[in-house]
Amino acid sequence: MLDKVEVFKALSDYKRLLIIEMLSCGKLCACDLYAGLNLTQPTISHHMKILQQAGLVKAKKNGKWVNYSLCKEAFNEVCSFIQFLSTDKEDCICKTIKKEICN
Amino acid sequence: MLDKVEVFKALSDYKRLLIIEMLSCGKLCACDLYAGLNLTQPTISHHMKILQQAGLVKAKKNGKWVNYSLCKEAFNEVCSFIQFLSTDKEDCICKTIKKEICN
DNA sequence: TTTATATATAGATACATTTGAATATATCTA
DNA sequence: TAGATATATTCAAATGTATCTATATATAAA
Repeated sequence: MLDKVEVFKALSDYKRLLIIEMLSCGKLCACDLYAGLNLTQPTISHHMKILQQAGLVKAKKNGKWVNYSLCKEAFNEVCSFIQFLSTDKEDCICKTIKKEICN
Repeated sequence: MLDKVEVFKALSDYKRLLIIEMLSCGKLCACDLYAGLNLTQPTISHHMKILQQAGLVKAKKNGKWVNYSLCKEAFNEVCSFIQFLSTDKEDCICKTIKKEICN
């Protein structure tokens, strides 16, 4: 299960959203990402680490290169979580709170 | 249209995720939120401002109180965005990049 | 083995964020 | 009007983040 706070932190940077979009139609290596991002190599490396640790991107070493690709299931999980979070539930914590306030 | 980076920043704090869950089944005023969160009043006020500015929560003043509620449409928009972002598209920027790399 | 290339790590700097204490503002009630 | 209550704002401290330069590591090519 994804750490949702970590995932949203990973998503809350414009450059990382661009990286995700760049990976949305296949694999790319880090050096390919330079083409679309105005960042140095260590900065991209740093962003890729954050995306991997959050579970949004996977890396596969291929000789000298590293191929990055999206974990599609992770994005589905984030979507489900947002819907779950924002939807009324039977056992929602807010019901406990309201009860405490009323008693 | 929501600023997605701002939205993800708003979502990338555990206390704010709790606040959203608390609001998921109706309205609450800030003072109700103290019951479930171990934070001071100014800190909650600060979090509510961030959630509002991101477009996730709306506030309606009711005399001495402020009633906060979720903007359900905003959560749907975030979900759609995540799916769009992580899905292969005809005119994806990664296609332009790959073209540039190959030429 | 030497050199070139792809990526990662360390360290530094600038800036942003979370939080709380103190204070201000707005509204209700006596 | 005076006091009480709900919320917002200001300021400061501690911590976190994005970015760069310099350097290290790993692999491929000559």
